[in-house]
Amino acid sequence: MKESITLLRRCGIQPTPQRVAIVDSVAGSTAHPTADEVYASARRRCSTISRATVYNTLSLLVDRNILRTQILKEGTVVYDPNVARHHHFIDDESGTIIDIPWDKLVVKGKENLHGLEIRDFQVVLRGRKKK
Amino acid sequence: MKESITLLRRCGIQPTPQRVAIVDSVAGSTAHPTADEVYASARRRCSTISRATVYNTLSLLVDRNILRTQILKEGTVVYDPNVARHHHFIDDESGTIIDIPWDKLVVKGKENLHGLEIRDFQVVLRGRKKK
DNA sequence: CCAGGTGTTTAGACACTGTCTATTATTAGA
DNA sequence: TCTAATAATAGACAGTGTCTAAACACCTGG
Repeated sequence: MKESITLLRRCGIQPTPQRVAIVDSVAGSTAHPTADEVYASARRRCSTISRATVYNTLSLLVDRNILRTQILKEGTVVYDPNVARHHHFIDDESGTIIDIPWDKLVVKGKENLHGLEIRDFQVVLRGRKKK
Repeated sequence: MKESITLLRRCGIQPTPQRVAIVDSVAGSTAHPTADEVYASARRRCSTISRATVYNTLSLLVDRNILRTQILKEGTVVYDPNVARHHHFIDDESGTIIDIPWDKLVVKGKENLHGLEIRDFQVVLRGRKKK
């Protein structure tokens, strides 16, 4: 129980009830929630939490490398609890974002991009999820 | 002169002064402007143009495959006059988006992504542009 | 027990992106 | 010229994200 408290403490973040509610809403899942989705979910756990606290805490978690932001949805950032390198597949119909393990895809030719110092990259795929 | 009028007519779009101003602001460049940047630029050419017209026209141009939208910037869509398949490099410092020709990079392993029907994909790279 | 300081949360204001609507202007065609 | 369709406009609206000032919680030293 309450490993979220341990997690926060380990990162030097004071574990307040609001922050715990936020961590419980995002950590350890494979979803890619928006700030507003986190807000809604955290509110179920801690009804008085404010939007500002959600944004503040999410930024904190990104700083501490518990979460990463991804630009994959129109108009909003999504938060990704998977901070290891990986690729993304986006379902056209539902907009669902699915992680693709790093070693499933290989990108060749980067060494020929002269004049560009690559810090990071990912493959973004779009299509339909078969049932 | 005014090949933008020809372009619009060829797509069955009535070439009004406003639309011409918008096409002149985006077509044939290698930039990736946001709607607001297009608005600013089009306004210099046609001072009475409204934001709504810019959004309407950009959507029209996307429908007609003159432009494509890309989700590469936080909080806003960018419009890409390059409608051929290609990859993108984003400069960390300036946020500048640079096109990478399709055949410069090869992505291997897509055939092993069972259960996913891939319609489209691209590599998104981030880093620093060397001078 | 209290005072003061640090850190946290909160509501609400604000700016920006994008959509929509009702009105006005323009155009094409008879 | 008149009519109908098309286009453009201003402004209202909703959503995302940032910021600020005020309230609150918690700790430490006196």
